[in-house]
Amino acid sequence: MDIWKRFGEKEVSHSMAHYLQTVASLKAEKGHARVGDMAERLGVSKSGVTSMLHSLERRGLVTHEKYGCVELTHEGSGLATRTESSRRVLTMFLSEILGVPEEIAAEDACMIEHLVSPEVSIELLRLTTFLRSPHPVAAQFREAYHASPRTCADHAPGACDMCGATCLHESLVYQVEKAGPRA
Amino acid sequence: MDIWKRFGEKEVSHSMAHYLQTVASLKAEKGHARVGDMAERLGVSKSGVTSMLHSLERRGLVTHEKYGCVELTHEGSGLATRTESSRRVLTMFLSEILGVPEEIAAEDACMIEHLVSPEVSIELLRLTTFLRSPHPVAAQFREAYHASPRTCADHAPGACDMCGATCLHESLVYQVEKAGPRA
DNA sequence: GAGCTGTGTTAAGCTACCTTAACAGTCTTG
DNA sequence: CAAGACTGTTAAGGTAGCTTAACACAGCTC
Repeated sequence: MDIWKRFGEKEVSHSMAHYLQTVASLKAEKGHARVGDMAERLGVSKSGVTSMLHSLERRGLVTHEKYGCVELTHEGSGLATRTESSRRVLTMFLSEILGVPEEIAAEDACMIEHLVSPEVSIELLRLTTFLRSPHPVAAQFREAYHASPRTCADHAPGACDMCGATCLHESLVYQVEKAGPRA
Repeated sequence: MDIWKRFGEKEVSHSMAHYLQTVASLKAEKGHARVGDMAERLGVSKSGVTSMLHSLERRGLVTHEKYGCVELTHEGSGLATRTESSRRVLTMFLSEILGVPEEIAAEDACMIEHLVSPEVSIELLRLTTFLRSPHPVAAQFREAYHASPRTCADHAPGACDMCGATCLHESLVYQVEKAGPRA
């Protein structure tokens, strides 16, 4: 129990995951990752980067000598790769299968990439791969799904075993309408 | 850009979302929500609850008089409902469609419920409803998907347009294997 | 090689979220 | 209605993750 408290016990926080990914992409692009580049890319101050690097070093995810370049450890590199993979799978699923607008898909994927368990990522990848495949059932799905109803409004009472006291669809749609058009 | 920074700008944090849900469920079960009950249910100290209630009050999500019961405002109640709906949809999707073990589904849903946009929740609900429905295509899907390959290992090189430099499946599976069996 | 420029670090301070310890208010009970 | 038992609040302190300001170091340039 108290599952919700495990949020703070994740191997990396949202920030950490992004720092690691930034190191990885800078290394890939420029051959090295420096504090200033990280700060610029992350949109934080250089001192913020320095202090986060201390935390990451304490956790054994990076190595960093004063005034030197930043390197990912084996573990840090693994985490960066996994987070990156998770985000790619999520983005693909959200935009191509669910058909959510690109920008929302990208944002949601970014928010949850580090929180989704690898087990779920794997299954999400499998589902996405399958539904995008030329498999006849997948092709049929794409057609039928496109034509399927967007609400459960037409369900007879009790026909929907998913909605509880309040209709899930209505409760969610209400939120979107209230929020109005996105920036 | 700097999408990742919006994490801290969400309308509610993970903690706040759970405090709100706790108020809602205590009200539903007992007719009132008190600090002690919240502390017990959330697994935090009573002083922690008191101080969070101040934050929530400042944001206009609850009302609370000294030594009194806690009430959700209209906005707070809406947020609690939406988070709850989001979690239910996620849990259903993860366990019934993706086939992830109950416990993992519950945990992942709990971690991301407050971060998933309503747009995505709506589409997730739609997909889940469709794939669980008696619609012939949905039935075919369940069979075909069950038999579909779990890896992209058998893909010819370049056949998979999802994997980039590293195979997504391999990178994710590696993480699960490394982690070993769950507690 | 002295000084300027740019890069990086330290220091101090802020918010969020938690803790324990001590105090205050409420309620029950004899 | 007073004593004791709950219940709830305040105070002080800790970690994470940021900020700005001030300082340290590195590398040119002349």
